[in-house]
Amino acid sequence: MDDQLSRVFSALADPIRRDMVARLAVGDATVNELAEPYAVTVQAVSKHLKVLQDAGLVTRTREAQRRPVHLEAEVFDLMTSWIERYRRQAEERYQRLDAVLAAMTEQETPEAEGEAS
Amino acid sequence: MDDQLSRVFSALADPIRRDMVARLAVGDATVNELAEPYAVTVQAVSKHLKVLQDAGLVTRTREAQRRPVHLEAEVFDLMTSWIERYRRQAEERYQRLDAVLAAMTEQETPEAEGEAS
DNA sequence: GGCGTATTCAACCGCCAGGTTGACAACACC
DNA sequence: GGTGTTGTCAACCTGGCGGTTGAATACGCC
Repeated sequence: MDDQLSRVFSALADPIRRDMVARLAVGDATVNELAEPYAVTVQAVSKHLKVLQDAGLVTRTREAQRRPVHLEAEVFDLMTSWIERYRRQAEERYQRLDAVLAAMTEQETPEAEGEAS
Repeated sequence: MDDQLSRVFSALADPIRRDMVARLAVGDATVNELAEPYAVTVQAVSKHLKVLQDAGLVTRTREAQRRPVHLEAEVFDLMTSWIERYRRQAEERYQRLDAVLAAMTEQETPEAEGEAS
């Protein structure tokens, strides 16, 4: 668990943290505000925020003794680019496979089982 | 960790599993083929595949004694839709905030600190 | 300075995830 | 039928995660 992508995915694997992100998308909030709806202690929420912060999903700005949490949207691009790459790749492969299958049924070549490259 | 979204994020949090997905995007593979590049036992890879399968990311098709693993691209949409929702929401908020700030500097109204709705 | 509030740090606990080894099932091949 | 290959199941170990409680820090307020 060292690269950022792992940290981001791991951070969003927890429902509470995902819910926090959802609420932070509406507006910044403090730790106590974020902790209020959940049946956990403030310390636990503070730990969750540390995880989100290490993943680069949120930033904190010291403002008197309050430390409002702010959502950083750029990190999402890291995930979407990873996801899109392999999804597109897989979809292209399906199209290629469909083409191969179509060619097979067309000219009836039963020995063509493994496609090259 | 009961909903599918959590399972998908959790599954992709592991670098080995992410790498497996990347390789399966190129083409289907068997357990032994997938295990070969890593310094782990085949049993561990089998467990990884179970995680990916429970997340709905891959499917298995029995074919003689081989059980090729097949990548399912649709589940990616589950993530991207979640991500896009909150990213868009956050970005819209920034634009609103920018507008508010611009209005504030324009007419110098220092008491306008919390925006409504 | 003293008090209250907001937040984090430290130590601890239970549990699950990821790894191992060993045994077993299923199937092709000779 | 015996053997080799492919894959899973079961039991076990270890580390880290999410939770707790208790104390400490930092700051505004009076």
